[in-house]
Amino acid sequence: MKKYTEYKHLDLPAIGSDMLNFWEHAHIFDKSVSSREDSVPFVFYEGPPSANGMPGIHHVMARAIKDIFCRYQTLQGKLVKRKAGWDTHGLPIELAVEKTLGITKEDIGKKISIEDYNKACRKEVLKYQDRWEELTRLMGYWVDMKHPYVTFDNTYMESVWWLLKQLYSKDLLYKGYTIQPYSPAAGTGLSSHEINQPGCYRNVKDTSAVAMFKLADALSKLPGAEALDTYFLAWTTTPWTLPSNTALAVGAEIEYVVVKTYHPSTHQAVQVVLAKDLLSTHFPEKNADLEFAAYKAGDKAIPFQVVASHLGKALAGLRYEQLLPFAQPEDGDAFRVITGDFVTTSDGTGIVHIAPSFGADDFRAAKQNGIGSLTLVDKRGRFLPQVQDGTFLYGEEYVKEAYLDEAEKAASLEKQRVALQGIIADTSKIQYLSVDERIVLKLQQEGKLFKKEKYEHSYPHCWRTDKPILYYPLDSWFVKVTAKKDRMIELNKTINWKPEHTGTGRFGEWLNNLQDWNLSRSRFWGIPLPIWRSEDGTEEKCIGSVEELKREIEKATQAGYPSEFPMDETLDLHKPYIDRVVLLSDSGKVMHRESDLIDVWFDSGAMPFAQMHYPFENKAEIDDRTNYPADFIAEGVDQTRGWFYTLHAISVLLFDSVAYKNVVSNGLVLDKNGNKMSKRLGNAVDPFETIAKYGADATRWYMITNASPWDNLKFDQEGIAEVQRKFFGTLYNTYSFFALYANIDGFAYAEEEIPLAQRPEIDRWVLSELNSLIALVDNAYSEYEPTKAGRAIEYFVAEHLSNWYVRLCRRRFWKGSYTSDKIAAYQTLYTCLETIAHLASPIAPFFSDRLFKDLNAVAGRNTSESVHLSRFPKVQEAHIDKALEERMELAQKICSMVLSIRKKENIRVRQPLNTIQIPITGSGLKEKIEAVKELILSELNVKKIEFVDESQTRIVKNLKLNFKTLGKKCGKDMKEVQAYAAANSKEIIGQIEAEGKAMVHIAGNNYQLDPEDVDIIPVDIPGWKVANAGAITVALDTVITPELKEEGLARELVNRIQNLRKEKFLEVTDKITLHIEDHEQMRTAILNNLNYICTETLAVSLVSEGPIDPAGADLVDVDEEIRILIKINKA
RNA sequence: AGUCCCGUAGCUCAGUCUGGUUAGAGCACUACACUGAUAAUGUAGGGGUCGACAGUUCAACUCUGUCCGGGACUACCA
Repeated sequence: MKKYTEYKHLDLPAIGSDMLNFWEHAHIFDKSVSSREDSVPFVFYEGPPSANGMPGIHHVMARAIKDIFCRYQTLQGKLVKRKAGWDTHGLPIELAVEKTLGITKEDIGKKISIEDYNKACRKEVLKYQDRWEELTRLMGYWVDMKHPYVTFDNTYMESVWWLLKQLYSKDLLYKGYTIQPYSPAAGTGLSSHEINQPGCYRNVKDTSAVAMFKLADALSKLPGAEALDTYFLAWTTTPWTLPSNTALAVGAEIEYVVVKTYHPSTHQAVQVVLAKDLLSTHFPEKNADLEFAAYKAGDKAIPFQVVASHLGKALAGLRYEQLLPFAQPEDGDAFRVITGDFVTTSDGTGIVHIAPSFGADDFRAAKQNGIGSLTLVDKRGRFLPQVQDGTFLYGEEYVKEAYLDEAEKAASLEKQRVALQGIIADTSKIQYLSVDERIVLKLQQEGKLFKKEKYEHSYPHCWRTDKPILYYPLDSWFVKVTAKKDRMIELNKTINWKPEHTGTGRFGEWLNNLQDWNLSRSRFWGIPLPIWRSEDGTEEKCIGSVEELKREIEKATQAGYPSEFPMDETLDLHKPYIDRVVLLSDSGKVMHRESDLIDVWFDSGAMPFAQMHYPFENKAEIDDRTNYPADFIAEGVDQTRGWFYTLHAISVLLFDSVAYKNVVSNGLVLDKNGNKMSKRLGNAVDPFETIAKYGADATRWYMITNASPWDNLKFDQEGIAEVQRKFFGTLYNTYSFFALYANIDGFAYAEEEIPLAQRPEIDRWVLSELNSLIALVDNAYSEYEPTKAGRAIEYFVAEHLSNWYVRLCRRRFWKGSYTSDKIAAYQTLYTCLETIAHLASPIAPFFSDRLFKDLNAVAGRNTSESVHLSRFPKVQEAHIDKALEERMELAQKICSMVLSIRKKENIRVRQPLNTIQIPITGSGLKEKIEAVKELILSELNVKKIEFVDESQTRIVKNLKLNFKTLGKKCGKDMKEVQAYAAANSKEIIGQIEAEGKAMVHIAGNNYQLDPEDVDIIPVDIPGWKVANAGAITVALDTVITPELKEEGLARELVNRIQNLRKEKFLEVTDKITLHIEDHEQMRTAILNNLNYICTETLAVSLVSEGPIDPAGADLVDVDEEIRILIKINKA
C-alpha cells in the first residue's frame, strides 16, 4: 500500500531544489514543448537581457510574468517555444569596457586597437552569463538557454543586414542631418544617455538678449499697424547662434500684439511685435498712459500703445531682414515667420529665434517649413572665418568662453582692446568679453537690441571634459518611420496592452509625435551599417547578406581592388574587419563603408526575424505566420519606447503587421520604502539570497499577488514571509491533514466517484466554489491578470478550503468507519487539492508540482509525469450552484454573529446551548437556512434553530431607506424625506407592513414609499441576546440548563483526555482504557454522556471510581471548580 | 517642460469604470477564546479629514477641473 508522503514541516527552498532535480533529470521542460509539437502554437518572444551586469530582483519579477503565461498556455495544450536571447552590443557595454581598461573613446584606435577593444567587449558582454543562467534556473523560469540567440553572432547580424536592406530598398533608410548633443572639447557626439548622467546639467549664467528682427514685408500684411519701422522681438540665451538664424517661430494659437513705442537706443518711433501675454514683462503697465508727444530721447519711461493684435498663424509667412548677414543659407526659403508647437509664453517674447543647426526643435521646425540652415560654427566650437567684422568679431573664435584657455583669452582681450576703441570709453579697463557679450554690443550698435540681461539657467556639460556642450548638426542615417506613422498608430490599436493606458497613453502619444529614427552611432562595438558609399557621395550600395557581400568583394577584387577580408570560418562582420572591405559602385567608383554602427535598439527590435536567421533559414515560419507575430511579450514599462517600440516599428515598416498581440509591461521593483534599488545605496535585494531563503515559489507568489504587475512593487521581505505562512503554510497544512487520515484509511481514490447528488451539502458547496474558482482563474490568466488569479486562489485555499471546509469536516475524516460519507469527504478534498495544484502551477511551479506528484503517486488519477505536462482543469458547470454558495455564505455569517454573542456573554463554544432564533425577513430565507442548518448547529454547538415570523410585534425593527430608488423619486427633497423617515420610522414601518406603502409629505409634495424603497430590518428581540449584520439578525438563548451543563462538562472532559493522549504521544488510532476519579459534579455528566466520551476518546472502557492511585495518573482541571485525577492506559 | 501611473488604517492592498445606506481585507498591535490541521485557527478592539481645494449633484472615496506629493518615460527649448 502506497502512502501519501508526510512531511515534518514545510521547507519551500528544499522543495525547490528537489523539483529542479526532477525536472532536469526527467527533461520536463523539453517534454512540455515536445509533447505539444503538433498543437496550436502560442508564440512568445524573449526580450534579450544584457549579461554584462548581475541580474537583480526585478528580473525575477519580469521573468515570473513571462513564465506564468507560457506555463498557463502550455497547460491549455498550446505549443510554447521559448528561445532565450542575449543583447550584446551597445554603449553601456562599451562604457563598461572603457572603465575596466581605463581608457576613453579617443584612445580607441590609438592606445588600443579596435580589434582588441572589440574583443574586450565580446568578453565583457557575457561576463555574468552563468549567473543569469543560474538565476533563471533557480527561479524556475523555463526558457531554452541551450540554444539562445546572440546579437553578435554573424547569423543574427546577417538577418539584421537583410532587414536594413529591405528598408533601404523601400526608400525607408536615408542619410540626413540631425542635431545631436556634441562636445566640441571632446570632439565627439554624446548620446542622451551620457547627458543624463548625474551632474551634467549645471546652472550657468549667460548673457541673454532680446533681438529686433526688422519686418521686410509690406505693412499691409500686418493689418492695423501704422506706417513705422516694425520689429519682431525674439529672446535668446545663446546670442552666438544669432548669426545662424534663419527663421522666427510663433505659436499658431498664441495672440500677438503690435506695439507702438520708441526704439530704446535710436529713440525713433517704431513698432514691435510680441506675445500679448508677455507685454507687461517688457512694457511696464504704468507707461501705457504716457503721452507719446511728450517723450524725449533718453527718457527712462518709454510710452507704448497696442495698435493691433493677431494670432500667431496670421503672422506666419511674414518676412524679415536677416539680423547678422555674415552668410546666406544655401537652400530653402529663409527669414520667414513660421509656426511651431513648442512655442510658449512662459518666458521671452513668445517669438522664438530659430537657428536650425543648433537646436533640435529649430531643426525640425525649419525642415517642416522648407527653411535652410546656417552652420557658422565648426566642430571645434569656433565661428567660421566669415563671421568677423573686425570690430566685435574676429573669425575663428570659440563661441563659449569655457573653451578658451588663459593664454587664448589674454590674446583675444588684446584684440578687443584695440578693436573696441571708440565703442567702449576706456578699453584698458575691460575684461575678456565673450562672443555672446560682443554680439550683444554689436546688436546695440546697429540698433537691433531691445534688451539684454544676465540669465541663469541649467545647461548640459560634457561628462568627460566638463565643458558646455553644443547642439550640433551631424550626419546620420535615419529610418523613415514617419512614412508609416499612421499605419503604426492603426496597428497599435489592435494590440492588447496590459495595462491599457501604457498602449494608449505612453506608447500612443509617442507614436503620435513620431520622429524619424536616428540609427547612427559613432561607436565601435555593434552591428556595422552595411552601406558603402563613393567618396563623392553620389553612389552607394546596401548589402543585405553575407553572400551578397562575397559577390561584391569578388567583383571589386577582379577589377583590381582586393579587400583584406576573410570569408571563411573566421568571418566576422564587426569592425574593424568590415571596414577593410572596399567595393565598387555600378559606375566603377571605389566605395567605402559608412563608418557608423547602428543603434543597438535595432538589434533587439529585429529579434523576431534575426533569432531564426530569417530569411536565410526558417523562412516559412515567418512567412506563414506560425512563429510570427508573437502572441505575448512582457518587459518592464521602461521598454515602452525601447524594445516595444523597435519591435513594432520594424514589423510595421517591413511586414505591415504587429510584432506582438499581447504585451504586459510591468512596473519597477522598489525597495520597501519606495526608493529605487541601487548598488550605490546598498538597498538592492540579492535575488539569489531571497530564493535561497524563502524559495522561488514564495518569492514569485509574493511579487505577483502583492500588487498588479504594472504598479510599482515595494519589495519587502516580510511580505514573502507572510505569503509563505499564509498561503503555502495553509495549503501545506491542508495537504498534511489529508495525508494523515488518508494514509490511516488507505484512501487511494480507488473507489467509484461518489455522485455529486449523494455528497453532503458542504461537499457540493466546496466543489461549487472550486469550479467557480477554476472559471475565474482561467479567465484571469487568459486576460493576463495574474494578480487576480493568485489572489483568488489564495482566498479559496485560506477561507473556503481550510477555514471552512476542513474545519467543519474534520470529524468526517477521523470518526467512524470507512463509509461512503467518509469517501466522499476524501474525494472532495482530494479534488480540491489537485485542482489547486493545477491552478497555482503557473505562479508557484515547484510547490504545485510537489503537491500534484504527492497526490498522484498514490491515487494515480492523473498520469502526467508533472503538473506542467498536464492540462488545465475544465470547469464543470454542473458543479456550480450559486444558490448553494449564497446559502453557505449565509451560514458563515450567522455563525460569526453567534460566536460574537458567545464571546460577549463569555460562554465558550464547548458549552452547548439550546436555541437560536432568527427573524425571517424576505422570502426564501428560511429555506436557505434550513438547508445549512446542521452545519450551523454543529459549528455553534447549539441544539436547534427557531424561525420567528417578522410580523411578531415584539421584534424591534429599523427602517433603512434605499437611496438609489428614493433619490430618483424625491430629488431635492431627499434630505427632508430622510429626516422625516428617521423621526417617524415606526409609523412608516407600520404603514408599509399593513398597506404595502407609506406616504410622506414634504413641502407640498407627496411621496409614496413602496416596499422596494425601504429595508425593514429586525434588530432586536427583547429578552434575547442578539447580533445583526445587514438584513440578518440572530438571537441566542443563553440559559444553561443542568443537562446542558452536564454535556458541557462531558465535552470539557473529552478535551482534557485528548490533550493527555497527545502528551503521552499516543497514536491517533490507539485505543485506551480510562480511570477517572469520582467527583460529585462529574458523576451524572459522565453517566449521561458515557457513550459520547468513549467514542470521542477511543476508550474501550471507562471506570469512574473513588479516590484513585495518583501514581500513573494525571491531575486535570475540568473547570474552575473541578480538579480530578485521570489515568489513561493503552488498551 | 510634455505624456502617463500612483496617492484609501502604522504597513501592503481591494473598492472608483457603472455616484447611494455604517469605506473593506491581510499584516502588525491589544485582549479573550479554541485546539487530535497545532510553528495552525476563531472572536473582539483600537486605528481613516479616502493627498488638497473647488465644481457638478438630492447625494462624491467614486464624476469634472485646478493644485500638491511620489514615480516612470521622453525631451531639453528661445
